[in-house]
Amino acid sequence: MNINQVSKKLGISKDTLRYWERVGLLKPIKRDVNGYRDYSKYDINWIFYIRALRNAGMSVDSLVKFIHLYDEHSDKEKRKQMLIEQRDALLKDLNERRKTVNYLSYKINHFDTTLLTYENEKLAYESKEDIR
Amino acid sequence: MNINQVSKKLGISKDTLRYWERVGLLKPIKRDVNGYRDYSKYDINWIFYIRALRNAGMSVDSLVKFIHLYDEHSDKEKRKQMLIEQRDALLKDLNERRKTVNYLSYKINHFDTTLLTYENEKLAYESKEDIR
DNA sequence: GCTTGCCTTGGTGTGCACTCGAAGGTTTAT
DNA sequence: ATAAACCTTCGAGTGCACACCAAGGCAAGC
Repeated sequence: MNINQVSKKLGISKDTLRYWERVGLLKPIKRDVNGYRDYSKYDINWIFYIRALRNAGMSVDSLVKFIHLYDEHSDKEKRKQMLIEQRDALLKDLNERRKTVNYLSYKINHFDTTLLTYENEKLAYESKEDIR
Repeated sequence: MNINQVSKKLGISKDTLRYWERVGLLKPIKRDVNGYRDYSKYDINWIFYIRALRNAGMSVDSLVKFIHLYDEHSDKEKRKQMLIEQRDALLKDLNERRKTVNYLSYKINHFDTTLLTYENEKLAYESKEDIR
């Protein structure tokens, strides 16, 4: 699969695909006889994975570092542990965002009442429960 | 409250506070006799609100646009509707991120099995249910 | 009255993550 | 055989969101 097809399949620009490869998010892609990139299905899977993590807000730099560390460890359990840590970090961010959504919901529900004090805004924001 | 106090109270740099005001995220802050900014508690609340939305990933530009639209409408119901739309947009993003977390969880749970095909990766990613 | 420590504006610099342009090579169609 | 439509690399440009000066003003303490 050439770069144009991958670009369309995954919705990532060709420039970005080349950029990701250059900075080390992708291992060097195999080339065909003309020197054109020829992506394997494993490459596609990997790019899919990278895209998910980029969309979730992980920086390119920290992803590169993660990949290097991940590759250094042939220890299976260690690798699994790294995935778990990565997942938990995203989960933490998720909860931060949930706070903001709850805060907005609080504002909506109290829209007709008077202006909130700073302390109440803070409480609404920090609130653990989901508000609908 | 002066800029230094607000900066410390909310954990936002003084430069950022001035920048937000300059681009229109904040209405012009009242000045004291020396020309120094003097933030009211309403300003603080507003900044708290802006910070929450910035942390949730809304761009400065789209926030500025939102504020202008919001101000244009004296119609209360319309304003409330805008807040709801804003909340729902964040909720949508939240669900995208949840997908990524689920996807990672799936990878962790299937860590010991063979490599996933692209279709299975995609399915794992799109999965609606929470996986632990 | 001079230093210290705030604040002000205006302009420039920075880091990230692309994004684009130029120059050139290969295959396909006319 | 010439144009169109791909691809390549390399280097430079872009947009966002600040971050960092420099130059200068005000107020308090010594």
